[in-house]
Amino acid sequence: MPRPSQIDVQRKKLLPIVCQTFSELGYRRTTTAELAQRCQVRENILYRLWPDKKGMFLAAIDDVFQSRAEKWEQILVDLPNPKLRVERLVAYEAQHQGELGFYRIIFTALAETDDEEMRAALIRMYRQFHKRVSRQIRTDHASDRDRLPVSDAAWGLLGLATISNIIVELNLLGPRQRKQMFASVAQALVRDTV
Amino acid sequence: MPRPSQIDVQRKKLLPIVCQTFSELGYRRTTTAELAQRCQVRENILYRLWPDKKGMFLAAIDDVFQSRAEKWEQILVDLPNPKLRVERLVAYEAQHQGELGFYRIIFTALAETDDEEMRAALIRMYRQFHKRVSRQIRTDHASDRDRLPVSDAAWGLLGLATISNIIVELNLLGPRQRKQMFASVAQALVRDTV
DNA sequence: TGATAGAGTAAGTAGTCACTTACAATTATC
DNA sequence: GATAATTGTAAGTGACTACTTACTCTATCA
Repeated sequence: MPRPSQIDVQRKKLLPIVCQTFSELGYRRTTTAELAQRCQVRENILYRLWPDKKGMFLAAIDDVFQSRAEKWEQILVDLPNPKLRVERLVAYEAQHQGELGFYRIIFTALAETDDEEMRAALIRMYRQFHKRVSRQIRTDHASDRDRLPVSDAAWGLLGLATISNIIVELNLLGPRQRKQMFASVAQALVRDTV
Repeated sequence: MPRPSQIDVQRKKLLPIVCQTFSELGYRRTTTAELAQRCQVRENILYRLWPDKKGMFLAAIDDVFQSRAEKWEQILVDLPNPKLRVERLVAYEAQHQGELGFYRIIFTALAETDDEEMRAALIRMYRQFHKRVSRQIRTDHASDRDRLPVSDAAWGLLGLATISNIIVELNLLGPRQRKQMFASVAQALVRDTV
């Protein structure tokens, strides 16, 4: 038996480049030729790693939550005080909103929800985000009895993050205004009392 | 001078069909051939009304706010009591969220914001929505001194509407849960006191 | 009524791009 | 070192589709 397959390794190696490309160019303008060039391989190599272009895109969707969650862990690792944790994450998001361009992957996918696999990937992603955000609110505001159920507040925060990405992208508000908006809306959603 | 041009008339006549098609199929899967067929004309006729496919799509974006705003006026026309107005709109949106599929046009456009015309059309649209929502909150809660600035609350509501559309599309919550979530988050954003 | 331009028909075309195929080179196992 | 699979190279292809062209028909107004 000759040569063990390196497919998984290479998939993992190229995924960030694939992600980055889809984030920058969106789905339509990302050609398989462009992907191959950026990955410094030939096109058919990509087709050995994923069944088709859509497969590459699905892999990118699955990576969105993954990489964001890792970032969050990094931020919280040396922050034991629960009181500050949500605020810290909110501040981080307000600051770095849209920096990685991942929202573009999501918007593209959202315009293609007729496709069952797209839908499934999106559902996975949103569920993960919602669960993660809910957990954070719950553990850090454990003693408070919120008027707004934690789960609803979490959806509200996801909505806030979405519109905030849009605001950045379209320059609808200046950075300062946007951060302030983000903070005050987030507070309105998470606080039980002012 | 023979035959006055009917171009504007026809543009107006076909726009709803164009909108509907982009909403159903998204940008990629909407071919000019499909558009022509649904409009019951030949392709080149469409190209006399708009310069290219993108032009048709831009027209669709511009129509999104327009038709939504008309709907809102319709709802409010026989509702003089300010106290009920915002609540009524919120209830309407919670109920009919995503029904027209317009969100798909917006998501598609959001994935193509490198294009200056796309950006411009989106900016116009969001500005209009924000202005409209702010006005509604302000007039109907005139006497309240909100902790959350009206403008921020309006952005929050746009975010809520966005995530709510996503939730419908992906079936992330059942209808009842989603409506309840919508209501309580909206309330948290608009109320000054519980 | 006839000149003029708009409205409609039908076919075509050029370019793009996802995906394939055929083949050569490499490398881990026996 | 023979085997057999994996990895890499290079070229091609077929389908799709945005957009065009060349033409005929029709309605208006002087």
